[in-house]
Amino acid sequence: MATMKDIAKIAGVSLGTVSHVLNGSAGVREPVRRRVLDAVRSTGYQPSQLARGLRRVQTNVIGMIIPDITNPFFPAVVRGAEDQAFSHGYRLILCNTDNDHSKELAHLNELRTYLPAGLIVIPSTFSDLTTQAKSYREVGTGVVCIDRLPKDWGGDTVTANNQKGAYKATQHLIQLGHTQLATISGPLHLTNARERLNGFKQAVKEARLQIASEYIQESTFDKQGGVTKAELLLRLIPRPTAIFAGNDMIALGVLAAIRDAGLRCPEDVSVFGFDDLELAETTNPSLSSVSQSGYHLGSTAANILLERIQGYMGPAKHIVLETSLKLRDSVAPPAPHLPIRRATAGKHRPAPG
Amino acid sequence: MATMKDIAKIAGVSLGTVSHVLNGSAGVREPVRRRVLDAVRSTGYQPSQLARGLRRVQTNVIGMIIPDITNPFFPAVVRGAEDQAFSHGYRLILCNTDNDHSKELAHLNELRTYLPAGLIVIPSTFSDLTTQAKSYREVGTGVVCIDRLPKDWGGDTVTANNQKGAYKATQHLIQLGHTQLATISGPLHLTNARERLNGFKQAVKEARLQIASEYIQESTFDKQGGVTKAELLLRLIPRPTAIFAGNDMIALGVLAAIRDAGLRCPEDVSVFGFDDLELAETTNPSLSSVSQSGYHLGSTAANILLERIQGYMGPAKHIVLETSLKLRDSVAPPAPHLPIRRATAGKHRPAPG
DNA sequence: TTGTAAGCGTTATCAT
DNA sequence: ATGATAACGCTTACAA
Repeated sequence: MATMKDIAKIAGVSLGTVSHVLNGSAGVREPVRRRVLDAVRSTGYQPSQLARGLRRVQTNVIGMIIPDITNPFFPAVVRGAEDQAFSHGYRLILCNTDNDHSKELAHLNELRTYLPAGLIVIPSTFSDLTTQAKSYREVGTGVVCIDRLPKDWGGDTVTANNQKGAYKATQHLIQLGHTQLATISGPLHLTNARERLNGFKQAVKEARLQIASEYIQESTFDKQGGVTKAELLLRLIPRPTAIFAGNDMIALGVLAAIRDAGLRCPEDVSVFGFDDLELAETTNPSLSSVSQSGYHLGSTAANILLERIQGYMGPAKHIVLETSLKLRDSVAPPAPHLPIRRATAGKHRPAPG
Repeated sequence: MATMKDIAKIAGVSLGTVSHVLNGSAGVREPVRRRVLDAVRSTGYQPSQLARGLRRVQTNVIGMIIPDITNPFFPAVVRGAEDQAFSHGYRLILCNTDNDHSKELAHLNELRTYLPAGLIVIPSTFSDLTTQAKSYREVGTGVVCIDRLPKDWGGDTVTANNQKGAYKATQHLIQLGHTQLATISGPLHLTNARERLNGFKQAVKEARLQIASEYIQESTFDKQGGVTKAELLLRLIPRPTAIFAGNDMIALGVLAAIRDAGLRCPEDVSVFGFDDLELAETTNPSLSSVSQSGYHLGSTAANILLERIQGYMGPAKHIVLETSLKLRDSVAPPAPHLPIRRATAGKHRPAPG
């Protein structure tokens, strides 16, 4: 592989001059400039990012730490970040934490030795990111936190408007005539899960509906959790006529549980998801969902980082991306032939099965 | 950030000694060793991967080049590679090419300047990887090619047994009684698409069925392609009673087209996919598919790389992963009340719509 | 405008 | 067994 020394020799100039034309760090006379550039082209020379980074105390890599690329919501986030980073000359080192904060810590510690230009992090459960990020910022490396936030996080953030999204979805169910609502939230130690639950509660409250506590369940953000909690909800009397799921994976589980209970969606129970994953339109029935753009989440984060890299020293930015409702077949008005009474009215039809 | 110099000073030894205890590159007396290790722990020292890589002419990063992380088959591949790499001390730099060979080339050229320990590549369409990889191998960097192969590729490979998988799926359809088969393959310039088509043809031939050429369609590997080609197939007379799709995304499109044509799956048309994506079990009806493990594909590739890194100089390895059939609701025997005649027998029921 | 040389944090060679 | 030192490929004062 050709090095700068080779270029210097071929072009008949010094090392410094080559560097100057490559970085525009000093004026170089046109004929000399041309000779250098010709040598670069003829050899296919590419500067060693390693040597450059070591010297500049900053590489062109951006570290990206996420829980699990296999989770269907994250690839779009990664892609958004990569596109934005790539088009500005930065590359991505990808790390999965499996929501394990010790694995996150290990990544954080090692990543630093690559002198990355910045970090984009979807914090793991019980993340200690706040402490760690301090040592990054001390050396001027930006860290932006996305999707969900660790305790006491003071830095840049990009998140979806989870509360409003959940609020709008719940409101929609209520407007359809549902009064017997239920929800299965994600793990409540995650900020996004909490915000979504808050949105649900807000809509319920505004509509002056009474929701007994059994109708609010907490789950992991996956299908199995959705199945388990939905089975529970479907056995309640009166049975909920609409379930708002904390994300689409939970909603998938709800759909399965409804089918397994011999019920129909949306005729017996409406289901609303969150994320609007690709699979939402291929489920049976297709899933109504609160749509958020993972791609935009990632690209916005990369953008903030680029601003920081270019010297922005202002206060932390907190960007909140709006969501929209994607209405599909999994929601419908409650069955009209069943008079809905207050939850306190007790049984009004036998439990299924 | 603490450097080796700091450790040396704290432990009261020379730089070389610190390096020796850290790398075990020479015997160091226990008390000295202990002093160094203590200094490392107390400072939280981590060696600069940049400096180390520059000196060793090899970093602990593995470059991974894929078409698009957003394609639902690839995240598992990346995860498999990452897990295997990570547990051996290697990190992943992820690059998306969008199947654009010039973007692939750019990544290939720049990645080299990071002195990666190896490369895992899912080649883009019309990839020139074969040429590029040569320059990597010259400096001893392994390149393993997975999923599909570029022209004249001579290096290590990990692929699924595409032909056999497609063969088994088609055979299964035939055993159910289908004789009016059709297929929508992926782009035939991709080796995996070609192999799957070959498997389909092999099964057809063995069963001595006649398939007119209109029943074999080529598509892109996505849903829209599946819709378009399926619409075409469903208008043929006689209409195929079973469609083998080149992958699950195409199959998704086929499912949609069947529904839009007012037909039912599997009653009117059976559908078989390939890949067994997660979404295969949530479609309506759930999708039968040839299951291949993306995770295994990635981890096997990383393994080969690790062997090469550890000095294996033997001939190129060609690992072929077996597939299995995942049978779900989208396939059934052909409708019994319709006597099946030879394709050459002409119309035997009016075209739909 | 161009050249010289120090130094980034390691590893590896060679003394001691 | 340990220490001194050159070198990896580049950037950046500073000198010319």
